[in-house]
Amino acid sequence: MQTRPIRADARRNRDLLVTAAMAVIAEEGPDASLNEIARRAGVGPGTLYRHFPTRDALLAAVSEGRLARLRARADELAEAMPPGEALVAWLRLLVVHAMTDRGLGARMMVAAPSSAGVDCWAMLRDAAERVLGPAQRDGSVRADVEAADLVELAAGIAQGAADAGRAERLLMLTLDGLRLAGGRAEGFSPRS
Amino acid sequence: MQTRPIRADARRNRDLLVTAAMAVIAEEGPDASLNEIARRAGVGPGTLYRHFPTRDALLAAVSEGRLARLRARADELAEAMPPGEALVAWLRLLVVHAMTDRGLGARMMVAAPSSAGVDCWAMLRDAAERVLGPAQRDGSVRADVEAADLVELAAGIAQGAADAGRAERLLMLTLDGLRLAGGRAEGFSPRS
DNA sequence: ACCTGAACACCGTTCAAGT
DNA sequence: ACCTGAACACCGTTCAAGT
Repeated sequence: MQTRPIRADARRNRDLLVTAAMAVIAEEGPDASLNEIARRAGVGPGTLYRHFPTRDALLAAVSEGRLARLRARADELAEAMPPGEALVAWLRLLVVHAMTDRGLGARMMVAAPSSAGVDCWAMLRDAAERVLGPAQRDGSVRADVEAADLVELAAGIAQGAADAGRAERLLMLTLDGLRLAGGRAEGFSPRS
Repeated sequence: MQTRPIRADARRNRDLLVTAAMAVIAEEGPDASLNEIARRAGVGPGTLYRHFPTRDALLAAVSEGRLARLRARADELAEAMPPGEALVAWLRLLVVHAMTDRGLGARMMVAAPSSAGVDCWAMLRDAAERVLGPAQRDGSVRADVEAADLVELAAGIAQGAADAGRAERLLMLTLDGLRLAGGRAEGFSPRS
C-alpha cells in the first residue's frame, strides 16, 4: 500500500483545525460547537468533516501530543525514583490529565478506538505499563493489577471528583484501599 | 409560609412529564431531547420549562424514587448481614445505579444541588452513612473514610468502566487497594 | 483531490396569546 | 395560574458546485 503525497493545502487546513479545536475546547470543553471550530479555523464545516469524520476523531487529534508527553513522563519518572513512588507520581499526572479541558482527557480514556483514528486507549495503556511493571517487580503493587485498571480508575476518579483536592483524596484512598490496614474482614474480599 | 393548593391540571402535567422523561431517557440517555419529552407527554415545551427550569431539575425528579429505594435497601442490608458484607453489597447496588440509563445515575451523583430541586447528593450521602457507620464501628473500614468518598468513588467507577464486569473489578480493586497486602512500600503512602 | 458554503432537520429556550 | 405553540438562534451534518 503506497501512500499518496498529501496536498499542501489539505495538510495546512488540518493543522489549522486542530489548533482552533484546542483553543475552543479549552474554553468550552469537549462538547464545543464544531461549526464554531471550523469558523475559527477559517474553513467551511465540510472541510472539518472531511478531515475528522467524527467528533472523537478530532478530540483524539487534539489529545495526541498530550498523550505522547504523558508516556515520556512515565519513562522519566521510572528512571528518577523508586518504582512505588514513580507509579504514584505518574498516576497523579494521569488524573490531572483526565481533568483538563472539562473532562476531555477522561473522555478519550473511555472512547472506543474505532471512531478515533488515534488510539488513545492504547497509548495510555502503553504508558501505564512503563511505571506499573517496575512497581510490580519491586513488590509495591499486586501482580494481578493491569495497566487497563490504572487507566480506568484514573478516568473514574477524575470524573467522580468535584475538584483537584477531592481527586487527590480519592486517588490515595484507591491506592491504600478502604479496609482497615492489617485485618481483612470476611465479607470484604471479592466473592471468588 | 402557607402553600397554595396545586391546580389539578398542573399536578397532572408534572406527572406526565416525569413519566415521559423516564421512558425517553431510558432509550436515549440523560441528554435526550427535551422537546421530544414534552411531545411524548402531550404538552408544549413551555410547560416543561415551567415545571423544570433546568434539565437537571427534571433528571433529579426522575431519579428521586430510585434514590429513596437505594436508601431503603441500605437499611435492609445493614439488618440482614454483617457490616462489612452489607457495605460491599450496597456499594454494588450503588455502582449499578450509577450505570443505569447511560450514566444518568452517575450524573446526578455529581450534579450541583442548587439547580436540582431534589438534592440527590444529600440523599445518597444519607444512604451511604447507613452502611458505612456500622462497618466502621465493626472495624471493617478505616475510620477516616467518609460517605462522600463512597459516593464519588462509585460514580467514578461507573463512569470509568466499560461494562458491568469491569465495574465489579474496579470496585474490588478499590476496596482492597492496589498495594501488596502486608508490606506497604515507602513512596506509596500519601505524602502528608 | 480538496474546499466552499448554502441548506436541512433538529435542538434549547422564550414569550405573546389564550383559558 | 397555568398552558399553548409559534418563533428565534444555534447546532450537527450533507452535498452540489466550484477550483
